[in-house]
Amino acid sequence: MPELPEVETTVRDLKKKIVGRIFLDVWTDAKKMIKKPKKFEDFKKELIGKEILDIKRRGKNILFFLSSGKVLLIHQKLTGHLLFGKWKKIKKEWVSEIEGPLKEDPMNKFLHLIFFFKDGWQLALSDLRKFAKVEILTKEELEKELSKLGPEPLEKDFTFENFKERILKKKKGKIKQVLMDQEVIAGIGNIYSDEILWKAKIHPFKRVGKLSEEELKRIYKAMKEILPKAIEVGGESISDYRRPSGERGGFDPLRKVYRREGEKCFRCGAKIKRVKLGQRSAHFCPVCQKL
DNA sequence: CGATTCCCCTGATAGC
DNA sequence: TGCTATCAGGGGAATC
Repeated sequence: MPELPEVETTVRDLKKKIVGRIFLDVWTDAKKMIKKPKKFEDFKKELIGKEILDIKRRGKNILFFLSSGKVLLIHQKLTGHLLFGKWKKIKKEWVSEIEGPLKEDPMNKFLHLIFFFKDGWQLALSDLRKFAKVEILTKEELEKELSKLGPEPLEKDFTFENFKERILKKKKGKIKQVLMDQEVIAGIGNIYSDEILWKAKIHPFKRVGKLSEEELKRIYKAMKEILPKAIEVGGESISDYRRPSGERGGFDPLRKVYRREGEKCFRCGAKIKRVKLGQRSAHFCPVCQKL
């Protein structure tokens, strides 16, 4: 599932490929994903003939800056991921003309939105669950939409003091939920919150207000280590996420707890537990991460 | 207002 | 074999 490291990987990979390209056409079979403009014809009009000037990440959002002055925003949600290549429709199915991972991975046959560029290349949104959000916004609308997001955890000026101050605003909250709260810090989801808390040896249900200064420091440090490491290896690919080339990310061998229920903790050998936390699941070591 | 629940969606998997 | 029920989950809306 694309979180900060996956979105960052996508943006970095795409930056080399699509800046300067001009939209020729757009296809979709999932109009519901396109939230703005509501009418697909209007959405198309906003893109055709426009050039991509730049691409950036903010939290888990991908932002394409267009020559019209507007911005194409894509949030991949759970199973969305952007792929760069060339596809042809053969018997109702899009088939990659590019050899390699794009062609072989059955996960990438769920293309529901394709941007066609003037030079023949394409950018496709693969999204098994069709939860992704796609919209075109003016700079003002974008500003408003992103204004609620918390700071970027990897910004150099996001110090421990900033981190502590933001986290403690939710002092009754459970630390895992607070880490995943996009208004507190932007970009962390289920996988990396589990990984950060395992590394910091903190129980996911621990109330923020009960964390000691030292424990907060461990979480901050783990966050600042795990996220860049995950970016370095191109994100995780335990389920749906792929890089724009179709390649899998390299984080899976580094994964310590997420989806390792019943397996041994790499630190102490105890069995990793999975418990429900709201609508999500939390994975942790019951021995290393005491409440 | 804050906390919780529902809902969007569909492939994989388990149970019968 | 084939049907049905359950699960995964980001985030926004609805509800308690």
